[in-house]
Amino acid sequence: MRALGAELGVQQSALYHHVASKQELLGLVADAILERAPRRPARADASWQTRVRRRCEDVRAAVLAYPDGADLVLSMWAFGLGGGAPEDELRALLLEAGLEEPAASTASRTLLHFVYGHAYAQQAHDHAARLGAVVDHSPDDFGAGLALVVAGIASR
Amino acid sequence: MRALGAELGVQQSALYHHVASKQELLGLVADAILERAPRRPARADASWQTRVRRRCEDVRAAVLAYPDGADLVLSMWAFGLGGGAPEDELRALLLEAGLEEPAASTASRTLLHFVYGHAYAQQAHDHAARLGAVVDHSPDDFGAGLALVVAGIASR
DNA sequence: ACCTGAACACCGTTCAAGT
DNA sequence: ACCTGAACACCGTTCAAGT
Repeated sequence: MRALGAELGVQQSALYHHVASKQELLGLVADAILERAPRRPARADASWQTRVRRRCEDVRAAVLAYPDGADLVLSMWAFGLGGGAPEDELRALLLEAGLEEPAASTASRTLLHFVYGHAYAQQAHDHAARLGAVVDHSPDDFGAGLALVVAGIASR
Repeated sequence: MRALGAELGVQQSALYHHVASKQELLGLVADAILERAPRRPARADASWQTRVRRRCEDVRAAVLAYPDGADLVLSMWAFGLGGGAPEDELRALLLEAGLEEPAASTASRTLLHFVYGHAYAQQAHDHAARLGAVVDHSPDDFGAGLALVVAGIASR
């Protein structure tokens, strides 16, 4: 809060006239990060698998674009303080695809557990590597893991 | 560190003679939590799907048994500072089941992203509900989500 | 309405000094 | 080897007082 106040040219206490707490501020930041997610249009003949996969890829790109983005968005989503949009969008895609409730809700949350979990691990690993300890460059298996979850949804 | 020191009857600075940092201490705690995970024996005729599912359920039970357990284990696992055992065990189960590398590694990590992500969300939700804000009791869809991921692994 | 200045009650970590 | 006592450099949040 002190650093943000300094960047804005005000005292840190001035921030509390615009936001009730640091948590609320971080919730707004999480929403802002997700709003910046690319929204690549789907071709008319694209399968629901492709639509779901692309939405997950775009959400991943959004959180990876900021330091600690996955940590921030994951925690705000879990606490219900922001970042609920991707869950709603994925559920809508799955309902369009013919899934029933509560399967669609479970599937959308399972997808996001994977997307955020994988992005969190990647950013944590990069951070640890920058500190020197670990260096082995793990291959990017996001696409493979995502395909696996999507296949699981399709098989039900 | 101050609270822990007080509980042990020493100054907080004394802890740094046994551990280099709070992070290293938390890594050891994460390992201890996972060691306490139940290890229910599998029947000889159990399918690999059943074995994998049970291991995931046991890991989940272990992290849910402590406040912030999922947060702690997830972050330590991601930073490579502890909690690597479940990944190794799940990979071993999947290799026994006939999966090849790197599919087994991807599958075991995908399972854990789901397990930790779901447990993290549950503990965060419970914590938020205790603070009053949210109250709606979401149904427990852990089993459904886990079945979905396992089905995805089986379909590859 | 919006902000300052100062304080309150905390943190993790370090380090000379003790035994 | 293990610990104390004190300090250092931080935190998020509150609040009387200003304009």
